[in-house]
Amino acid sequence: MERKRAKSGEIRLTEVAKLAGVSPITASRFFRNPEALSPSKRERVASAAKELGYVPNLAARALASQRTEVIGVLIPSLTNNVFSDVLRGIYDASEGSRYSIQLANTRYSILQEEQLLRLFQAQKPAGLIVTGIDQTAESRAVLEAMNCPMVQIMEIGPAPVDMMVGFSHQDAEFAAVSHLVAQGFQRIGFVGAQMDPRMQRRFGGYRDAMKAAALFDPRLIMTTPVPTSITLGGTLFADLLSKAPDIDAVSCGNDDLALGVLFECQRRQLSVPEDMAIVGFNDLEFMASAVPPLTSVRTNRYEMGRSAVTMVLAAIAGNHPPEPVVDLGFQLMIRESSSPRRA
Amino acid sequence: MERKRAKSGEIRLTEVAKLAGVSPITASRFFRNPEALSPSKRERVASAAKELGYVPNLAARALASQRTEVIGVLIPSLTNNVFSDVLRGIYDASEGSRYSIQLANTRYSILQEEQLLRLFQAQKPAGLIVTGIDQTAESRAVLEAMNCPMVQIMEIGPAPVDMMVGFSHQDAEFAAVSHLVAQGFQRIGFVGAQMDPRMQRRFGGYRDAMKAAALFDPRLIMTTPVPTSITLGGTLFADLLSKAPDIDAVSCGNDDLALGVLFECQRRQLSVPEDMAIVGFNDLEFMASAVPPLTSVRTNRYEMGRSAVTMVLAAIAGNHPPEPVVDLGFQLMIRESSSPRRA
DNA sequence: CACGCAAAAGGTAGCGCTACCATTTTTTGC
DNA sequence: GCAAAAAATGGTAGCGCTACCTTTTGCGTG
Repeated sequence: MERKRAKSGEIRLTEVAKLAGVSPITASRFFRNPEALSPSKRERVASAAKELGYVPNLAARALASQRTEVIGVLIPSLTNNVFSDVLRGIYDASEGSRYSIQLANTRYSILQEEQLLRLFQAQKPAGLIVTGIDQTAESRAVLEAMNCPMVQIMEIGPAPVDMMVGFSHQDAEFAAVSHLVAQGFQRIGFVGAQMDPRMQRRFGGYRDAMKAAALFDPRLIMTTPVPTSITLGGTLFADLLSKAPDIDAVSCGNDDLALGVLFECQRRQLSVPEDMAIVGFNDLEFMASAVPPLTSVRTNRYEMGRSAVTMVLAAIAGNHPPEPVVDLGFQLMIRESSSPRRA
Repeated sequence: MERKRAKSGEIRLTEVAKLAGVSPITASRFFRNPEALSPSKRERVASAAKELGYVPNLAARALASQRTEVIGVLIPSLTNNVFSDVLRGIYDASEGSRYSIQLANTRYSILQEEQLLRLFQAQKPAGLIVTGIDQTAESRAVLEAMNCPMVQIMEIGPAPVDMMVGFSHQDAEFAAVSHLVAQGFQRIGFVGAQMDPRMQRRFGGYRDAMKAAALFDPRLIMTTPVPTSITLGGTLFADLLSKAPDIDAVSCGNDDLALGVLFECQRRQLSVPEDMAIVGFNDLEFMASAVPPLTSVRTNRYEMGRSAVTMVLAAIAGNHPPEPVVDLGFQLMIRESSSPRRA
């Protein structure tokens, strides 16, 4: 009668403990570290919990223990296939650990990122995985204040907040364009969309490679801030052709654009690679099965997700890796679409 | 000196209240319902919170208030483009509401789904969005016990746990195959992968349409439980051709397979649609830009995500929709790949 | 100017769990 | 066989916030 607050009506740990004939704290231990109990009590608590259908209250647990078993993941897009591979690696690596993944989507917005970071901060995750190295000063301050293991993925750079795993987009694109140069192509165009920092750095690789070969010409460049798509690849390529009809190859900022370019070539009866060589970036699954197969830069996205989680888990367990920055590199996958130019 | 437990060292609401010169409960109200404060106190609390860099403790809030502001989302795959559109709709619709999305990935595993549901149950989400209508009895029991608004998406069926928004995969595939029949194709193959329940129902639509036209022949069918991919589409199509060389059209269980089939046709110098008609399912972005453009069944995935969130939010606010099952339908996008057969 | 009423603000007591000891029981070594 | 060490178990007191209720304040009215 004197109850001040309506009970939730759900089974609590105390009820389980009572049925099992142990103290609440023993029951609590059962859920966190069953080995600490004697086999008989362990058995009793297990069956009591099952009988009552006990579901632990995570909020209470988090409040009392001052921590959670959540790893926060911040990525800029769910639509982009690149991230789905990373996520697969993340989910696979977290499987079997007690940690669950909390995913948030910044939609390429730096402000959204700040906001989501603050939300994560309020949740006190055990670890954090964030995309890229271009956080705002504000975001970086939040990250540093969060005091949990953290990995920046997709890129590598000089000043990790904590850890990093990625590769150099600039070097990768440099390698792709240098390959085209080595194959004998001269008027090599660049098609780019969604000019986020990673795409910018890829463009930097293109620019450097072209300058190194004394082939750089701003008229060969066609970019847009619009989000990437296959259709857009065709459009940009068409625009590029009208600006520079003499191009003999195109380096695409990503594979979607490359496929769009291929379709546009088919529409215009341009044969690939005889009339137009194509290289992409990321080596998504369709690149190898396209006709002709398309050259691309393979990036180790799945492995990136896996490593990030592994590093976070190790750090949570107290084993911070000795080398905080891991370069996963890339592989140039040379296929028919960049076969040497017949002289 | 008598402290039993180390304080977390973080700013608490009490500190903010003290600095603002109000009681803790008033400060609490500021964060939940600022309008309830007089303008002067509102101002004072706001600046105190800012000055101290206060971050609310969500665990404590959830424990005290017995609820969270999280909508749980359970999907079977992050790799499949179909779901990324749904997710985009979900994120867009939740934007601006106070609710945040907690995403979990079942990886097409029913057991994983059960486990994740139990995790959600422990978190007491304010609402839930789950994929499909094929939950285990166990999962369904958990769903029913959760006592929060819930939408099943992607399909519609007779017995919603709470609400549903989707369309009939069987009817959609029936329409696609009937279209091929109407165009004059007779030996229409079916290529399917990842034979989950949704794919099974699509196959049912194919079977019914073929039987209705007296064209059904089990030799025209090529399916595999292997996860879907573009490459796989080519492989399955090649297998199908060796089993039934006389086919004149293929209906593909999804668009990735359809693109794989197109590439395989290009490799074999089969012209589409003259030698081989192709239809896909979902109408992903690349279908319209392929050469030739590929016919597909457009499914309203983005809208599905949006509607699901809208319905959950309405239900949380107490306005359960009068009609719990929403059929978003589909549109047959007829393109060149299924142009009428020349007699 | 007292009165009533609504709006604003505050006091108190948990929400369900676990940290931190203290205590009891069991095992081990000689 | 006994002391010492180790393992298992229990009691108490919060974690930081909000629900519930009470008290105070502001303001129009007879």
